Amino acid sequence: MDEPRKRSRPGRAPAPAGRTARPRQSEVARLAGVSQATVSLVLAGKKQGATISDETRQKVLDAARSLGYVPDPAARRLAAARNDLLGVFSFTATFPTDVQHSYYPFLVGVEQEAAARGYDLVLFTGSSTGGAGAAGPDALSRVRLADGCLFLGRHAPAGELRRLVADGFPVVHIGRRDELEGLAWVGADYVSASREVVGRLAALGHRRIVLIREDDDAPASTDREHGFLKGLEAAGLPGGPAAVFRSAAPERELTAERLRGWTDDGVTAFVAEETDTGGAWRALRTAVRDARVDCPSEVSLALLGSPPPDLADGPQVTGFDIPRTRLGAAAVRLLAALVAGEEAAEPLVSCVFRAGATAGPPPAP
Amino acid sequence: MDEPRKRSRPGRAPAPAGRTARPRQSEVARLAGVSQATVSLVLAGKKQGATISDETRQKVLDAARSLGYVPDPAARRLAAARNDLLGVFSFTATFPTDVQHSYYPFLVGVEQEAAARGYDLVLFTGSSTGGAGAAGPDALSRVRLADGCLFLGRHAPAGELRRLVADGFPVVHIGRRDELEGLAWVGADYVSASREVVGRLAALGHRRIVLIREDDDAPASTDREHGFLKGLEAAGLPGGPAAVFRSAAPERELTAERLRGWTDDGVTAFVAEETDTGGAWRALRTAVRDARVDCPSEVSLALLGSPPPDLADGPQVTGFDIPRTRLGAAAVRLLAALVAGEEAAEPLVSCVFRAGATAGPPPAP
DNA sequence: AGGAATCGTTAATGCGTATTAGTTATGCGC
DNA sequence: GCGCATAACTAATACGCATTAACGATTCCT
Repeated sequence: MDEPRKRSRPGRAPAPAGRTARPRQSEVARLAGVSQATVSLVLAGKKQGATISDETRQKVLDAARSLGYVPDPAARRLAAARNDLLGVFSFTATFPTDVQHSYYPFLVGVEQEAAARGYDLVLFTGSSTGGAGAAGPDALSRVRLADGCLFLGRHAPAGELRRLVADGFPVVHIGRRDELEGLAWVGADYVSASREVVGRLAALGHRRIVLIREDDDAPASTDREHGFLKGLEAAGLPGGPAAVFRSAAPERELTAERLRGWTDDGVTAFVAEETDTGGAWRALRTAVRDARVDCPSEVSLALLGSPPPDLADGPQVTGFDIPRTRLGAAAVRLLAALVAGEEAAEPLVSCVFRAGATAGPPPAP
Repeated sequence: MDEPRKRSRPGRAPAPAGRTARPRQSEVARLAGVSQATVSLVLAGKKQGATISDETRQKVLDAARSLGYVPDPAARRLAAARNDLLGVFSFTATFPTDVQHSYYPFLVGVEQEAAARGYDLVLFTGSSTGGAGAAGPDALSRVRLADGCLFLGRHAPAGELRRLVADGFPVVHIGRRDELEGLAWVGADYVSASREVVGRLAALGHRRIVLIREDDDAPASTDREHGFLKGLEAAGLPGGPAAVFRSAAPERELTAERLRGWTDDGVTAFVAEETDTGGAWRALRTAVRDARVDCPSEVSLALLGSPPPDLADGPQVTGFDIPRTRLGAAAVRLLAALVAGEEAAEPLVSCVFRAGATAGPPPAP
């Protein structure tokens, strides 16, 4: 005879008054007249260990239903040595006051893919405030509570990241990040996308195309230039340093005069890289307007990415879209693979060409 | 002598190659030369059981840090403790493809407040896709992994919610929801806000004001009407059924004629309730336009909420803003209190009056 | 000086479930 | 009728952590 149900282990926080204890497998077992293990086996429902008689199975199922049994996820996860949690860590707030600055598009994909794979997400509210985790050197160590973790933005401290990677903790970075040996990441395929844009322009009849880029060397910039040059080459067009202009105020500013010079010289199309400020694109638009050349009848313009929000109105810009949602999903897929101990897959996600209205055939000579 | 680390319990999924398992308290203990219990005591950090020497405490902390120890949430939870995780559950996708339909404004507040209190967030990717969780009767049971859970939207199945509440699991619903006995919730104080709007109109000199509402009885509608009537009463203005118009197409539609009837009868201001469709406000604007009365010179208009996004341009509408971000924060505060076993606090968050330009003094008689 | 009170730590136990190694029934062949 | 495989369960154990009773070592008191 065992004590009824009054289990009041001392020291245990007193259960909130009036709280009906949830039924456990052991209670289902008692009601069904079998052992707890049997209940577990039946409820696991695996077709594999089918060594349970139909009669017993039914008794257990009935008992479980009548008691309203629900498994305790904590216990389940503890016993299974996994918790079906994927972390999401962004150095800045994940939900900044301004949606524009948020990772929302990524999160859409992350949530979808995570849900599809049965994972829940842990948002580490790190960094932003020093709440309880403070900003110690082990600030990132809480992420280990998940089975693996996604990092957004390039602000994650390299040292800590390296540590996680070295420990074999599954980590995926959204955005190219290959200076960190062994870090898995997913990124947009700027090379191919840029190359395609050039290809489209060439197909329209353009023979001389110039890339306007800013004067820094982020991977995103380098990739685009690389793709641009490959595109020229593939189309049999003149490449070389003359096809690329690094604008740098004030010495090498993109002025209307300079633009005129190019068009007079036979250049019929311009391509600008996308950056977070949209600097190159802004400069290009301004120069075109000041030079009083019409787009797209006199010059064609294309942007290697999407225009900044404040320039988003007006006719659609020829260029490509970065599939952030798909990137988020790809990141989760990759992370799930790492968690499962598989090898990393293809990290590049292709961008989608956007025809737009700022490019057309070159003017007749 | 115990086996080194090769713990390969049969049946357990083999750890991914090369992956160092997360450190456990027992490993921290070994490194620090103490027992697992001591580690637990030290890491619990309770000032209460201060029966640990500073020297030992330091050894343990160092060991934990150097191993990157992080407690297993499932184990913690199982041992009837807390794990500093708050759940966020929305029946629809938390990050829908369209930001407009998302809970973003709430999440901003939720994240801020959670971070400030040292909680991380678990996003339960429920329902939306049938991924792994399917739609069983225990769909909500996963939330029990967290210390408590926030529910967004009124789609959370009442049965499951009731179950969680009955079991004493801390739950907070964002948005009024008092048909469910014992469910904690936070909501906007529509009564006070509506009352204030009426007060402002009265202060401007309006003596007859009519409320245009839709024909349903959601709490949000009832609250607004209640506040509206209280406002009239406080200002000593005529209330009663005549002051409220339930528009219901087609029998009782809000037509220009009807509007004219009111203005001819001395009504100088109209107030519409906000709904998700914005129906009442749309009808009111249309009627005013068709009746060719000018706003605000001839009639004053106010909206008990914010205009729908597609009507957001033009002059600002007199009314009030629902402080979604603050609501999110308030929800977290309440949830934290419940988790701590305290009693629920004030669930209402006040709205902010928005002066706008659609209301002014009544025309001279 | 002998016993009590105190301090610092550890051994032991439980949380609820999954898994596996038994342990009984039952049926079978010879 | 006696092993022996098979079926149907159950006992035992581990998961990682929190909690507490118990214990050895000091220090304190009278």
